[in-house]
Amino acid sequence: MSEQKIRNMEEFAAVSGLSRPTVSKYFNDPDSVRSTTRARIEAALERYDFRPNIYAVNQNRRLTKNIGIVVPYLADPVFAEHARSIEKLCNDAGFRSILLSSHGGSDQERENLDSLRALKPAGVLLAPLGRASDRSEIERFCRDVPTVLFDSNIEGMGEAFIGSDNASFVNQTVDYLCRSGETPCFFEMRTPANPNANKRRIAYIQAMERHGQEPVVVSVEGDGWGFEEIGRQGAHSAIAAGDFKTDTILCSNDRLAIGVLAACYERGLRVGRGPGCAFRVASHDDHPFSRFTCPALTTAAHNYSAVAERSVKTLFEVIENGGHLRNRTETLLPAQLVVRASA
Amino acid sequence: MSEQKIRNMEEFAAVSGLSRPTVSKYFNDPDSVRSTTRARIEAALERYDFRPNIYAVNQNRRLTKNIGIVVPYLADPVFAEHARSIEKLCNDAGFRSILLSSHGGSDQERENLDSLRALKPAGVLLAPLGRASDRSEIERFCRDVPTVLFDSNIEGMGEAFIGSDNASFVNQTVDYLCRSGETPCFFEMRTPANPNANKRRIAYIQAMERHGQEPVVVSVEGDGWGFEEIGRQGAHSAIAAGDFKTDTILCSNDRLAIGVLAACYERGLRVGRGPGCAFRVASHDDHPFSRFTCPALTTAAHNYSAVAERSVKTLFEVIENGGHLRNRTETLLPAQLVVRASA
DNA sequence: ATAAAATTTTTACTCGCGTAAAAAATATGC
DNA sequence: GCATATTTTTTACGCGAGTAAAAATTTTAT
Repeated sequence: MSEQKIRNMEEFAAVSGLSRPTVSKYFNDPDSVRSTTRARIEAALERYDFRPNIYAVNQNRRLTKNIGIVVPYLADPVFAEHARSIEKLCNDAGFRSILLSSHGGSDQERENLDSLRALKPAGVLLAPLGRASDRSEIERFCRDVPTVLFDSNIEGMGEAFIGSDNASFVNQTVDYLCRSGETPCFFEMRTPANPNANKRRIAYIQAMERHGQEPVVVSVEGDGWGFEEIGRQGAHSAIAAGDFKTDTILCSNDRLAIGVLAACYERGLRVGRGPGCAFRVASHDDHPFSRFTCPALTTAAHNYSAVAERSVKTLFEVIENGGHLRNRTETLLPAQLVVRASA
Repeated sequence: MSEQKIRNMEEFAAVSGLSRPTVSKYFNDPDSVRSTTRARIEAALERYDFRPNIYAVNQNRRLTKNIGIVVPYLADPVFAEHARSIEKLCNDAGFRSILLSSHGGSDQERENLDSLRALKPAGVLLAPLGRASDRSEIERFCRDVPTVLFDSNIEGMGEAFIGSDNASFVNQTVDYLCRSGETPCFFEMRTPANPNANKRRIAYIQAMERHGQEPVVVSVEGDGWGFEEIGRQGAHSAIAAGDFKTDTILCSNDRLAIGVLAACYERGLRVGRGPGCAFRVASHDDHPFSRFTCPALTTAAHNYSAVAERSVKTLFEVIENGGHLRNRTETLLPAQLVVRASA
């Protein structure tokens, strides 16, 4: 890091005593040059910090070394967690990752895709909004850019889908709740943004039937991504109306459950397994904070790292395969039950 | 959106019946061309969706229309919230924003700056890690790239700093707690990652002295960004050891408080103002979930939107001013007390 | 209608790098 | 030590746009 500033690869090649094409070759693949010349370049890199102009580099490449990551709502720690794992894997593989949040709105999702298209990414990992997504826009995007969907599936779009196995989530919680106490009532939003929510409801009903029990589904109104508040208000009215036929509430996701816990607390109702508890509450996702709710939340955990690894691995396969896979695969990863104090 | 694909500006100029330089002029400033030609271009844009290749556009520009946003830990909803507000303002102003998280580590922070430097952003909004930051690296970065710091200050770095007024946060909580019950003990990490934590401790001690009260500071061990768990374990031992001399705990930040609430719950200690409560707990930040803790957390709220607005506004001034301001300013925005059930 | 002003076109060069082809230099095997 | 294989250099063009200067055109004002 000394001497005068290097302005471009030409100058850098000069100070390292090589020709520009050789240096260019090095930056595209350090192992493609003889080890002695590689050493000379790396020695020069120590003295003059030079990096190829990424705009000039990307101008010619049909595909860049960029990978786009789109999540529906980054302020939701579940997605922050997903994004973090994925980002790390991409960076380790030598890609630059570009993280975009749709902030819960389809306008923003559309803008994100638009903006990504302009970046000519090698591939995109997309967790769509779900119900609110502009399907035709996503379809158009997937035609142009190698895309792998994760977290929430949209039938037939993208080269593959990697997500959690909602049936596995729900079966584990339902089984556990049934064998350890009263049968669970299912608590959800009536019009969930995310398609996983529907899958979970269906899985709940099936699981209850398998247990020979009557399913009870409590659906509450509410729009947007303020799930905690929706859960809190919904729980207040459901409890007041006596909608929960048993003492056990299985929430569609942890954020709703956090709202339910708040409502119970506000009503002076104790939650947990012990005597003196009015309700047991369990849920799905293993939200980063569910360890710290009062009481700590029993939930079915995403295998965050497995989802990230499979998603990234699949995207790399797509990229190596020229942007397309022979047939679209759907990978569903099982959940792991985490029993805590709430149920 | 019909007809054949346009490959570059030359072709687009042809189909709109104009010359390339004129079209180029339009894209740099739509108002710089005669309104009739502007209309012709925009009509063509409807038919053939064309966008100038951003790599070619940025290759020559010394500065791009990119703005970098760096936060220390995106999985922390407080930063997710900050990032969201800032991102929106930048996008609305016609910039592309690039959001990067340092994931709590200085290596990643260094990499982020490195990666941003390569993107030649018009400006960067940086919330540094704080204690863990590589100061000399940040200094070097700020020399090269117009940078405004936010959230946590590093003496003298960047063109300006915009953050929250920690004294205002703490004065409001301390005043409120003192006038409504026993005086608060201050609960914090011994070696906080974030410099705001130190300012808050100091402000606490001064506030207590102003009230003529003996300050009690309980500092707990713990490293990293798992504040909730650090708070939980720390609270367990502090309570067991009788470190809290009064029944009121003022936490340095909400995430610690969430841990304290969990510990109290686990010990069967009721938190709140009412009779039968063992502790009152209050805190700072207004974490998006503090509304939903049990009990809901009394806290001093960041003015998220004001921080975002001032930061972005300041950065724009820096940019318009050629990357530097005459003298570095520090803007501290006051907090707003939010009284909930916990204290 | 005409001169002056504003805008657009033409032409040509630049930016920094990828990349292809042929020539030159260097390394490797026997 | 020599033929062969490998690597590097030389040369040259392309990518997609910004931009400058001069020429041509259109608009506006008088």
